[in-house]
This record gives sequence, structure tokens and C-alpha cells, in this order.
Amino acid sequence: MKQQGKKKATIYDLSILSGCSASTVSAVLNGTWRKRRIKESTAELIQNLAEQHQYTANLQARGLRNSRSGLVGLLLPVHDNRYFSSMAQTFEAQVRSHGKCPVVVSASRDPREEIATVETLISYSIDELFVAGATDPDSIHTLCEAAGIRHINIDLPGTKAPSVISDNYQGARMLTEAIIQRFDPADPLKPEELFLFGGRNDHASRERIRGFRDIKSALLRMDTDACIQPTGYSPNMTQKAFEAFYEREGKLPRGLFINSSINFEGLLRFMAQHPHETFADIVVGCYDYDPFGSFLAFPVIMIRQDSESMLAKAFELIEESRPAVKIHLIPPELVHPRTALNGPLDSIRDVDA
Amino acid sequence: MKQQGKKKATIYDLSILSGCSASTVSAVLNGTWRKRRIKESTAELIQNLAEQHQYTANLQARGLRNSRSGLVGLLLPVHDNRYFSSMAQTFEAQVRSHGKCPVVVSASRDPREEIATVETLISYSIDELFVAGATDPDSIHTLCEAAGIRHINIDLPGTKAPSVISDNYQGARMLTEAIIQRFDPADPLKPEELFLFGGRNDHASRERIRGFRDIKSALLRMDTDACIQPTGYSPNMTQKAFEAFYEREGKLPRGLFINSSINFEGLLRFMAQHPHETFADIVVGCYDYDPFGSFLAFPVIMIRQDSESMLAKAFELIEESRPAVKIHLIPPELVHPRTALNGPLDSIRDVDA
DNA sequence: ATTATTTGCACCATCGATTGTGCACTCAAG
DNA sequence: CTTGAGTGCACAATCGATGGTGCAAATAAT
Repeated sequence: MKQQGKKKATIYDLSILSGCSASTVSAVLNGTWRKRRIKESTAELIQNLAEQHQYTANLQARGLRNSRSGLVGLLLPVHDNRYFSSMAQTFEAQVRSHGKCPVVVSASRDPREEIATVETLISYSIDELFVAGATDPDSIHTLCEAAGIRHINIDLPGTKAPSVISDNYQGARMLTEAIIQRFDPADPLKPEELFLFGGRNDHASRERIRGFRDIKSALLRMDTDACIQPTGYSPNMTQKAFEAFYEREGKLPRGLFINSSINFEGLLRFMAQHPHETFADIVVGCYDYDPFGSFLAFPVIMIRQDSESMLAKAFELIEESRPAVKIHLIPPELVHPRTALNGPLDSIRDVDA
Repeated sequence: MKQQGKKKATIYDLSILSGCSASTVSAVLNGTWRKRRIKESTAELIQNLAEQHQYTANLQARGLRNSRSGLVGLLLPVHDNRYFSSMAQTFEAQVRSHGKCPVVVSASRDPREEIATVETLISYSIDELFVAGATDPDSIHTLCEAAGIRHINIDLPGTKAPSVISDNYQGARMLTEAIIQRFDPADPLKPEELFLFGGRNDHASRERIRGFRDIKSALLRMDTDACIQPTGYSPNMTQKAFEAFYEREGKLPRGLFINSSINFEGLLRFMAQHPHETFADIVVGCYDYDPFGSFLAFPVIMIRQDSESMLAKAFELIEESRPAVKIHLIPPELVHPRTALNGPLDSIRDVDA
């Protein structure tokens, strides 16, 4: 790649060209020139020069001076699933509409990586940080607080900063109930046929498990916890859990509560290894929404977490000077099988053809 | 959010604490101290102080001085689909392994937004830029070149910078052929039953259409171009195209070549409006891979674009001092129905449970 | 005409890190 | 004792933008 290119123009270049001082140029170009009582004609002169020479401010210099960067961060566990990627999409739009620059990074649900990533972001003087699905929101809080950075938890709550999360308990109740009721009353689901797969020991999983357990107890019967199989957030671990179950029982449970779309991918991997008939009669409830997942051959009931509302609430809170450290629950939505919902992409105009 | 927090420590603070000059502190902390013949004991002293006071460098200041930031950018059209989100995931891992900081941003396939976004990135002195799926790679090239920023096109080629793209022509040939051959020889697909939906007038779409057309001519017969329906990259437009078709013909074509998973979502939306039976006999080929898409009730043949290889090649090229401005084709992979491939998430360890 | 205001802008320190230059000191060789 | 080489570090300029302060010229008030 050619490394030449005549060094981007600076306010000093424009200062010489215009015969004004650099501070005048700066004031004109950052909009504070009226406040500084710069003549309109001077402003125009400089603006024209800036345009001719394609001036753009060096944002690192500005950020250094202001100790703010105009960057707003979103920390994700992973990019590669619909829940988080649509959150990223919404986040970008929101941040842009506030005139800031969105920065989305992922940290693989690894506490060390999370800390390191946040430290890096802080070193760039990001202005605000949205922490989504962090394994350790409270240590992130400590870092942010020391640096004086406004921050907020999304999806997984912390105890030291305000949090906006999905109402996992209610969502799990709705989902569990929908799974059970999906069965023909003539041949209803039996307690030993309803299992939960996926998740781990995080707040979201615990709440979902609690909702699952409560509804299962109420509508069917809750015997032991054998029907709850946390497998982590990994397709492969989930697949192995299904394989193990199938090995033991010779079939899958008819009713499946799957903790997330990532775990659902584990079921897909299992399915790829087994004949179609193995799934003739199953009903899946998945705590996440994926449009393709909704149209599989068997009934898939999904929960769409309302990341738009979550982000909207988060933006609202982060603007407050001293938001209460509390958890805000956003109700998710039950999505019946074969439903194609609109997503953030729908607000993008796609002209031409 | 509390705005206090005792201002992060700087080299000047450590300079006072250690009794050394700021330049010595700087040298010690950025690793150049041997070159500057600093005593080992001095280095240790300063390193300990740095640790005690949780010093981290202000990267904006460093970037300003060096006119490099340590940031590497990836510009995407959108986050919210599996192709691009998995590209983002792979990109992050690669950039991190080079000791840099990944920045992923999307620009909605809007040329203006692309330009504005790239200008912002340049203003932060990003070191390198990967431009994926840009509508207007050549104007982006102009910007980058003026700023002396190494850059490379991915997914959609430009004429002024090296490009790494998927071999859309070959991929489309494979996909078209696989669709046709999926049908029972006893009741083969007829020319008027094979349609292409989606895409627009970009390089990828044109190549895919060319591949589609060539194979269709060779194996069936290519009459008019009525069987090619570019609908843009929008689920809704695609849905409307299907509705219109259905309105006219009373059914869908039995063989469908769908240009991308985004367009495939348009088919889902159509499906949500119509009874199951409408799709009893269709075969879909989709130029994109989505694990859930692969397991739908009808056969879905997919193309997985090898974004890992594309990125690997792109990283290789961008390191070269003067890479040739040519297009590198990366062969994609045909994915048979009901296949669950591994993705970038599989390389993430998910401990605990 | 003289003093008081207002207008228009230049000057300079500052943000934090980097780096070329050079000075003072130690130690050994002559 | 002088010279030369090497050691260890400090100084100061620099990256580009910002904003407080102050000063001269233009205009208004008396």
C-alpha cells in the first residue's frame, strides 16, 4: 500500500493559508466561533479553505485535549449470533443519531479478556460504555469508575452500576408454558418429557431456570433437577449433552427448553447426525429469536429479547447524572412458530437495484 | 454515574514519584528502555510504581505523537446476519493476535455513510482498514490513500486497491447445479421453474447471476431474463417480489436461487403468510450459510463463503509493502441441506457451567 | 476630543507520550 | 594526569486541537 499521501491538513496549515491564527481556525472549524466573536467573513474564508483542502480534525488530538473522544463503546460476548449482532446494529444507529462514534468489541465471555478490552477502551478515552452480557460486570464497573466513565450493564446485571436486562424469569415462564400447551391435550407432555438444555451459572440462566422450574411445577410436576442440563454457551457442549441423552434414552425429550440460540446450534449439530424421524414429535422453545430458527420443520417457539427497548432505556439512564443502581427489567416477546419479525435492518433504506 | 475518580496516572506522576524524568518513565513503560541504556534497577523501580498506581498509557496521546493508533478497522455493510457477524468475529480474533485493537463498524450499504465512517476512522488514525462489502470501494480508496492508510477490499472488489473476494461465479455455478440436481430425474426441474431472487447491481450479484445463467443455459435452457429478479438487499423488497410472483402464478417456482441470507429472510416473511403446502416441493439454494437456514423443512442448499480464508489472505496482503491491485478469489463451499458447520465461536473456550 | 465599550483576533499553555540530542559522570587506557 | 569510550539519564521539541486571557483597533457615549 502506498504510504505517501500529503499529510492531512491541520489547523496550522489553514492558519498559514488564511493568515489567521490557529486558534481562530480551530474555533471556526469546531463551531465555537460565534462565541469567540470571529467575523463572519473570516469564518467563511476559513471554512472554504478547509473544504478545498479537505480538512478533517485529528480526533486523537482533540480527544487528548478534551479527555473525551466522542467514542461510545459496546462490549459484547460475541458477534456471531442474531441476538448480539442485532444489538450491535441497533446500538450503532442510536449512537450515530447522538452524533458520536460507535465502537463495538467482543470479549468472548472471558473475564480476563473483558478487563483487558475495557482497559483498552478506557485508554482511548471513550465517553461511555455499554456492557452487554459481561461475565464480570462489577470489575468492569471498578475500572470505569476509576476512570470516570459512565457505563451501564445490559443483558447481564451487575450490583454496582445500573442494569437493563431482559425479564428472563417472565420470559422463561411464558416460554415453558407455551411449550407445554403446544401439545395435544389428548397426548399431553409428561413431566419426564420436558428438559432444559444450555446456559451456565449466570444471572440470565438462573432466572430462566427458575421460571422453567416454577411453570413446570405448576403445570406438570417438578421431580428432580435431572431435567436441567446447563451446558455452557457452546454449541459443541450442547451437542454432547444431546448425544449423551439420546444414548441413554434412545430418543430426545418431546419438550425442549433451550437456553439460547447458541445452544440451539448444538441441537442442530445433533440433528445432522440423526435421522429426521428422531424429531418428528418434538417441540422446542428457544430463549432467543432467530428468523431461520423459527421456520424449522418442528414447532419452534422463541423468545425475542427486546434489545431495542433495552438499549433505549440504557441510553436514557446513562444520560442521567446519577442513575440509581438498580435493575430494569424489559419484557421480552413470545414468538410463535413460523414467524418472521422485522429487525434493525428494516430501517435501512436499500435504494437502487 | 459518578464522575469523580482520581485522574488516571500519567508518566509525569510516575516521574515525580520515581525521581526520574518523564522520558525515562516513558522509555521504561513502552519497552524501549534497553535501547536507551536505562539501568535495570531504575526500570524495575518504575515498573513497580506503574503497577501500584495502575498506570495505563493514554493511547490518544501516544497515537497523536506517533500518528498511529494501534486500531485496525473493519467496515461492514451490516452486523445483523451470520455472514458479516462471523466475519467480525474472525476479524477480532485475528487483529487481537497481532496485538492491535479491532474496531468494527457498519455503514448500512450507504455510500455517504461509508465515506463519513471512513473519514471518522481516519481521523482516529487507524493503522489499517479492511473494507467489506462496500458499495463504493474506490472512493474509500481515495480517502485512505490521501491519508496513507493501508487498506484492502473484502467481499466486493474495487479497482484501486487489492481485493479479496469470494469466487461468486464458481459458487453460483455450484449452487445452481446443486439445485437442479436435487430434483428427481423422474420429474426434473423445468427451465421455467428456476428463478433467482435478490441482490442488486453490485459485483457479487452480477457474478452470481452470470454463474446462474451459465449453468441454467447449460443444464436446462435459458430463455429470457424474467427468471432473474434483483430485489436489493432488503427482506421486505424480496418478500414483495415473492408475493408478486405468487399473485401472478399461484405458486412459487420449484427451484429458487436466493442471492443472500438477507433475501432469504424475505422468503421467510412470505412463508409466514402462506400455508405450509405452498412449499411442499421447493428446493432453495441460498448464497450464504446460516446454520438454522440449513435445517428448514424443505431442502436448502447453501454456500458458505470462506470468510476466514478471505481475512487470512487479506491480512497477508496488507502486510506487503506494495501489494498488486488485483482480485483474489477465494473458493466458497457448497453446504448440503441439514448441515451444521463449525464457526468462529467454536474456538472460544467456554469454561465453567 | 476623550473616555468607555465592543469587536476581532493573536498568544500561549495544555493534554500525555515519544524521541533526538547532549551533558555529566565513571572507568580504563596511555 | 589526560584522553577516550561508554553509561545513565534529563531536556525540550513535537504531534494537533482547545480555550483562557489579553490587547489593539473600531465604534459608541459623553
